[in-house]
Amino acid sequence: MEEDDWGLHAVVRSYIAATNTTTSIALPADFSNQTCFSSFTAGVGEQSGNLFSVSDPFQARNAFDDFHDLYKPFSPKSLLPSPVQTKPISSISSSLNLFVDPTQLNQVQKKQQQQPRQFHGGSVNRTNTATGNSNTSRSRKRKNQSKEVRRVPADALFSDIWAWRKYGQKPIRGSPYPRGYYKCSSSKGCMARKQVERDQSDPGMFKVTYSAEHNHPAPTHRNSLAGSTRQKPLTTTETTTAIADKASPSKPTCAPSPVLSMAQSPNSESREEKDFILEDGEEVEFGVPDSALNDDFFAGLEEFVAGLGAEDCFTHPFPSGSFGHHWLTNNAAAAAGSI
DNA sequence: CGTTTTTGACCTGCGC
DNA sequence: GCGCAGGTCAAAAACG
Repeated sequence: MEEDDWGLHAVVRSYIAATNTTTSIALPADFSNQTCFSSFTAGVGEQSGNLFSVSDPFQARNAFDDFHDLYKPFSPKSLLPSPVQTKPISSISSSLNLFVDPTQLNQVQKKQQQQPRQFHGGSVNRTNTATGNSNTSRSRKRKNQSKEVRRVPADALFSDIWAWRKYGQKPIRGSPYPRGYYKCSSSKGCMARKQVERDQSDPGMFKVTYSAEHNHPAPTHRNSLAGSTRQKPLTTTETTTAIADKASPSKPTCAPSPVLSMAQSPNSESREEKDFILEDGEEVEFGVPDSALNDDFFAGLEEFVAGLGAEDCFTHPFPSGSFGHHWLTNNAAAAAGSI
């Protein structure tokens, strides 16, 4: 079956390529608060440290230090705009505030500048009934659609604060890698979508295209964990699943994301949305509670990292209950599913 | 039971 | 108008 061959091998190829090319990925200097930490762990979960090249146990610590330095500035007390942010970002994309490719961005912007955001899709009939969208006609696709394209490292794919549900995957002409389609699953009426596609030129990077905005605050917890760690028998889809599993910290190899723990911690119930303002005045929702960013948080984090020791620290399971690894699991699996 | 992923089918936009 | 490619739907299966 061509499709199977295409999809399966594309997945395999892409994954292999990623593991071979991302071994030296370092924490990007502009990691956002939501992304950097889980990338710290998600990448670990995916490759047992490969993404961070933790051949030297100290690098784990260094990675943490980097993270700490990078993360702190996003604390509400000292929030600074991401230095690499090349354009005002919307609340959708702020959760993945990194590695903006100006070229790609410009291309998209040129194409869709000043155009109203619209949605589009397959069947109008199905859409109107299935989504309950009162907008009688789903908007056209590829036309007048506002998008924002970002390039993110593989590990950052797993660190989105939003809950995404994969609703499709398509082979893309000219690209050896399939493109995954994701919807925001935090709110039923939310039209936010993102597409994840491995970058041809740099398989270690992914192109994430955001469209539409979330019409709700950042989630404080996931609605459900069911299905988030889906595992299938070794069939034609096994590779995809296996990749997802590799990326999934729910398997006993990885540490979950503290960022996610923020969302699921008891305190998260009372957390408040934070609208941060960039230098240009653009408001950015970070959706991270103050409490999650204080020194205690980092102290606990340091303890965690230190406790992992010189052994392959990332193979140690996380103390259950400390972090919301399920969420990361889901995001990792979801993201990897499109890899 | 509620949620997710997978995947084939369907629909639409776009280029010719 | 036609064909292609992209984007979405929704049923089925899996998971906690």
